Order: sequence, then C-alpha cells, then structure tokens
Amino acid sequence: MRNNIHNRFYISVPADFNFWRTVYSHGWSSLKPFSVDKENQSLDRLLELNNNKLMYARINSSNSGKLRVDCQTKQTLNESEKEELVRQIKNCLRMGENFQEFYTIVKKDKEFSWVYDLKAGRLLRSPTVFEDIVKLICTTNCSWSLTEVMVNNLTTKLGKKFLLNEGAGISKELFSFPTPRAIASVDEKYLRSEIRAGYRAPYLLELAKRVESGEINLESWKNDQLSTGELFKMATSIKGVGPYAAGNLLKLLGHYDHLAIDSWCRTKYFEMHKAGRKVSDRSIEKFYSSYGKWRGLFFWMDVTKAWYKQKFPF
DNA sequence: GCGTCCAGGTCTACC
DNA sequence: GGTAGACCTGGACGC
Repeated sequence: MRNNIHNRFYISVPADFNFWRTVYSHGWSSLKPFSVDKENQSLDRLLELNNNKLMYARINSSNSGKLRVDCQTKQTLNESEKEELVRQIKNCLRMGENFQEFYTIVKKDKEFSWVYDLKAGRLLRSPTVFEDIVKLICTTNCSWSLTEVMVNNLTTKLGKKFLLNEGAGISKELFSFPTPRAIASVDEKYLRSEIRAGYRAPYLLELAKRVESGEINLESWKNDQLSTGELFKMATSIKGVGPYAAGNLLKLLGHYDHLAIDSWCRTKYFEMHKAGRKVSDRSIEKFYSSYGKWRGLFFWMDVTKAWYKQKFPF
C-alpha cells in the first residue's frame, strides 16, 4: 500500500469562536463526508480542492487555542493548495463571519447570555452551497435516519474514493461529496433505487444539471451584496426547496431573518414555551420577532439549548 | 408478521 | 392566496 503524505498545520481562530460548539451546532457534523471522532474529539472530513485533489483533514482544537489540522494527501501540497484547504475549513466553520452584533445582543439578554458565554451561534456548513442544498432537500419530509441513508448513499456511490492510512498497514475507504457533474451523470431511476431519494430524485437531478451547465452559480450566493429577500426567492426557485429548506439555507449563508420552522423545532418550542400545547407558526414567529434580523438564530439557539449542556449531544 | 402513522416539507391542481 | 392531496422511505407502534 502506498503511503500518504502527512501534514500538520495550525489555524488562528477569532476571539469569539468555539470549535466544538460550531461542530455540534446542528446535524451536519454527522452527515458524510463529515464525521466526528469522539475519542480524538475531532471533526474529520475528506475535502476536494478546485483542481480535484482529495485531502483528508482531521481538525482539533489545540491547547494553544488554534485549530490543529492533520491532513493526508496522495501528493505533496503546494502553497496555493494549502491556502485553499485553510479557506475551505474556515468557510465550513464560519470563521470569517462577523458575529459582534449578535453577541452584543445575546450577552445583554438573560435568556440567551449562555450563547455569549459558550461562544455558540456559528452554524457548521459544507464547503459548497451545492452540498448544503442537496443535504437540505434530503432532510425534507423524512426521519433523520433516512436523511443519513440518502447522504451516505450519495457519498459512497457517487463520491470519489480516498484510502486513509490508519497506521500499522491498515487503511480505510473514505469518499468525497459528489460533484454536480457526478449526480448529473446518473438518472432519476438510479437516484430512486440506489440512493433511496424517492420523490426527491428529480429535484436532485434537476439541481445538479442546472449547476453543472452553469445555469446557476450557487457559490455566488455567498456574496454579501444579495439581500435576504433576493436569496429566499432564488432558493425557493429550486425544485424541492420550500420555506423550511430555504430558511435554513439562508442561515448557512449568514442571513438569520427566517425561522425555518420544521416539525422538530415546533415540537421543541411547544415543550419549552407552551407546556406541550400546540400553537400556530405565526405565534412562534411573533415570539421571536423582537430579535429582528437575528431572530432565526435566536430561535435555533433556543430550541437546541439542551444540546449545549453536553459535550456530545448526539 | 402486518397495517398504519408520520418524520427536521414541497409541489401541483383547484378554488 | 389559500388549501387539499399526493409523494418515497423506513422506523415506531399497536395489534
């Protein structure tokens, strides 16, 4: 077996950044190609550079406060490739986003000051907007376990393979998230039978083809100049993306003025604020309206509050 | 073992 | 613009 090239480097983090609370900010860390190694307390993932080189990264929070990144590649990385790797990691962990205004509000609010104390609030995202949208479509109208099945199938059946050296001659197969081209290259029948995407199959196929053809440039959606309204309209123009998926996508793009209420959040809200009694979505919207453009993030932090009492909430 | 319900919703037809 | 019904899948639950 050919040995991989090992590299270790460190990334400085913002003062208000908490690595572990970002990893466990929502369910993305348990969807492939992300994985959490609880023993090593690391976020692991196979990344793909723009030039298609694959790279395994194990990310830990080091004693110095910096992130420690241990990576494995097949070929030596040049400086620009290392820079791209760092950019991808910072992008996933939302390290370039300014949360000063959000923290100024939460630290004055007795119900939410814990968010400031824990430096919580950053929501883990994928390296590409395409991956986030595919995963969001896979969360709709199904159990979380089925979402895991669909994403796992997409990754292992349509992603690129990488052999990770685990030492003592042992290796493990890892897969990257499939590119738009890889998904566009199969048909609806395959997505139904092999990926188990069900009625979502035509949605995934259409999205992949639109991205692959250049009809839509999803990465441009990270542009700060786009308003929430514009982004919401663009997101819901994608088949399979309704108010819930669009609202959550906007949060991953740094816009927090949609609550993105789903059945899980509804139930949590009813338990926490209404002793289990059901109320309308409009009533939930009203409850968080005073938090203005940050209300979607306040809502999410509120319904996931219990997660922050544990090192490994799931 | 089998049937039913529903889960981290969305689309389309119809009014 | 609002609403009902259909849509894949698979786990949980009751019988």
